[in-house]
Amino acid sequence: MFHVGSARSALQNWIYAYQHDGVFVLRIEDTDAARNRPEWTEGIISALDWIGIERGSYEGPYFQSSYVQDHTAAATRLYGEGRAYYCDCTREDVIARTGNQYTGYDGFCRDRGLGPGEGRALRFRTPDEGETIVDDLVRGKPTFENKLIEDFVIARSDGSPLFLLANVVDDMTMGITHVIRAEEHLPNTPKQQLLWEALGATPPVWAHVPVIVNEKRQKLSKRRDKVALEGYRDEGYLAAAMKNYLMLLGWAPSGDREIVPWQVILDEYHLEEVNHAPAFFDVKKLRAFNGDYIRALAPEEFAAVCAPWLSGTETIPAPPWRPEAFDVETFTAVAPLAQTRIAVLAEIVDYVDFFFLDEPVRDEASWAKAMKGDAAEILDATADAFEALDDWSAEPLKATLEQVGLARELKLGKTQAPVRVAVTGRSVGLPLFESLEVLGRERTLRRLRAARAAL
RNA sequence: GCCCUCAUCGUCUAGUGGCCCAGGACGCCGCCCUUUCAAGGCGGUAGCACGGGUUCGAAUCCCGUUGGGGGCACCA
Repeated sequence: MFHVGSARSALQNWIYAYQHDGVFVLRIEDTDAARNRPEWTEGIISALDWIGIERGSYEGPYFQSSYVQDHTAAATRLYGEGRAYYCDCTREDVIARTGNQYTGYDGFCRDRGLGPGEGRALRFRTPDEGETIVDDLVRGKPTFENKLIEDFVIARSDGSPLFLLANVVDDMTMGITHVIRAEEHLPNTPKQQLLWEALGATPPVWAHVPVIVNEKRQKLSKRRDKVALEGYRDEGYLAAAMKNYLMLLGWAPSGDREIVPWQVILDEYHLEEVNHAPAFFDVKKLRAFNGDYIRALAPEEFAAVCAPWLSGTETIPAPPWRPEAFDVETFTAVAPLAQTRIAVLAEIVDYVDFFFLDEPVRDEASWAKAMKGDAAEILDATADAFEALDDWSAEPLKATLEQVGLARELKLGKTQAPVRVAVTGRSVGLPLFESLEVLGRERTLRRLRAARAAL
């Protein structure tokens, strides 16, 4: 699962590197063995690929877990220099000492001189005085009082290093110059910066971008929100639309425009200009963007891009028709009619299914609405008139149905309803006569009479 | 509770002291077009959180209030 927020961060990092002739580095932070699976890496790489961060255009992936010896060496060094100390307190111990709620480590073991051993974690000794100023591209200079920063754990009691330390060590050895990430990491930053300094190096440039929130203004979470990039991809959101939308969260290109070529974003996007407030991930607007992108496709492109939903893939469900029943020619003939009607590619299936299904679906609400009143007569009259038609094409079909309606003083809008439902199964769909032309006389008549018989 | 941080239409934003009785987009509502539904065209709805300053002048600067967000793991 690749979080849309991660996708945004990745894009921001990639763009920054692009604009500054830098290199985007992909590092898999897998120091917690219990919560990581090697096969997830492929998912991350293909998700990045989808949004245009293609393999080969960046460095990596590097695996943090393969640098543990460096991390532990740093931990040992910090301990040796008195910058870290061992601690055998449990969380419960701390709570018992400080009150009913855990509000950070209380420094109990600071001067106990404990050595390494069973159940002892290594904590970094934060300075008692002074302040740590984070130099941040988007937020300015957030300042933290050192005495308020707790002595945080840098290695577990089994000796394995933790994220904060591992991260700093890897950034140092890999020559990372810029760390661009979500705002949720801001409180960690003074801790990491202290580590950089303790290890005798100059911290990188930081940039903390506001998080993306849901309608309740909470950080998007895997549990309650739809955040998987793959999920959007499988619904038929175009990568270009997704990228464009993601970059528009907290930022806008010059002029009164929103939908812009990627190159414009590459040219104009500046991290420093990103809004400081969290932005709501509005799927409705994403949909609108996607519809725009779909309509902008050339007919052949549109037909091509629909393919996965017409046959199904590992992650996209197969359409309701038998695979042999699908006919590319038929599809390409009607695809342009569907192009202006769908906002996500998955919707293509319901628009064209009646061409490939032996019997059209039967949408009950549509039947209830259309198959009443004069429906039986209209169906009969239409079937007869259509059967007698010489030229089976849209215009004559339309004229014929108009005649059927005229005899009953009905407008075309009314007359077409039962015919549409009989043939397509639904009251809403592609332009009817064009569809009938492609469907053919035989199948059209059969469906008209079947519906009539079913009344 | 503590620390950090943020604040323009419902939403995403433009706006960096006068061009703004605030512009665009999504949404929503009308109308037009129309074989359904879309698309398209036209129009409308709606906002500078509040209170003090500073200034000839404030959405833009300062202070406070209120409200929102993030964090406070032997997770990352």
